Amino acid sequence: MMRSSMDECTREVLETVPSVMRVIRNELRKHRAQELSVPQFRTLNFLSRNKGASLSEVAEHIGLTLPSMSTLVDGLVTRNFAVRRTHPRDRRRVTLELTDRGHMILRSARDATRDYLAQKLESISLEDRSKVAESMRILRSIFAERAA
Amino acid sequence: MMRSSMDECTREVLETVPSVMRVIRNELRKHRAQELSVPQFRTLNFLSRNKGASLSEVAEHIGLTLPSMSTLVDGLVTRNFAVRRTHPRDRRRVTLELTDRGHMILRSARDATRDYLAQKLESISLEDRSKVAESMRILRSIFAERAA
DNA sequence: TATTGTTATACTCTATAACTATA
DNA sequence: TATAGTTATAGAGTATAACAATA
Repeated sequence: MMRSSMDECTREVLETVPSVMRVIRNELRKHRAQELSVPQFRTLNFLSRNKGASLSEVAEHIGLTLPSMSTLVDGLVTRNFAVRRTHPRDRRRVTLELTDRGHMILRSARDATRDYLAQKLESISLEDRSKVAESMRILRSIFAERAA
Repeated sequence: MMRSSMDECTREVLETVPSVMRVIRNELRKHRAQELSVPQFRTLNFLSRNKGASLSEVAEHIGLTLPSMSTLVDGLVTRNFAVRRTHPRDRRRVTLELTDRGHMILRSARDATRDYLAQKLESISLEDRSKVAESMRILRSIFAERAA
């Protein structure tokens, strides 16, 4: 009984998450103007809410290794979406911050993707939407990224 | 009111799905014995339930282009997880089928990943689990892959 | 001609290993 | 020595374009 509800849930998650993920990725990619990969998008998003975060902090939250995140950030800095600064007290650390342009790009990528998702979600009931939103919160509480 | 429930839902989906996706991918990768990428895993899964599917059918379901799927399948065939056959009536078509080894690999990858997910899901209530499972079904009904 | 699939090629993302700079 | 980050290098995954075979 417990067992079967568990199996059902894992099966559904394994089936659905990759599928939705691909849709999100493709949608983001369509709006080529922004030129953002999903992890870049998430990084901008994180930085917009965590101004001055260090590279390690971002890497941990997004779930990338430090070298990978360093490279990813390169791409953001090169295109002037973010700036690297040296931490005032610990000169080993890098603090990251969005530029105005970064904020704009984030907003437009987010809007485009949200619009698309919102359009998809319009076909389900209000009740189902709140169910989905709640389930997302539940999942996030379990799968929140920790140190790799 | 409608609007805000929509925004909340899209925000949650955009935040959560990539995060859970990364956990799944990393988990699958940990069990290196299987050497399966997420799309390969999904492909084996699809073929186990759709014996004799054509390359196009699989590509459409997984959400890859035909060339990409062709390459992916190469990897499965080379390692003897699947076989390519020619369709008896239309020699342009390829029909795909798992080998015994493919079934075994799929089962062991699935078990390992399921066990991991199941362990994670143990920390939430039975009620929450069924909520999550239902939400997955709802999302799948909206995001089911169609022709690219 | 239209359809199904493959091959050629290139690019993005990511990891591990080795390194630099600061603490 | 330990920590924060970067650079070098390599491999996986995917796309687009060009091609081959069959209908």
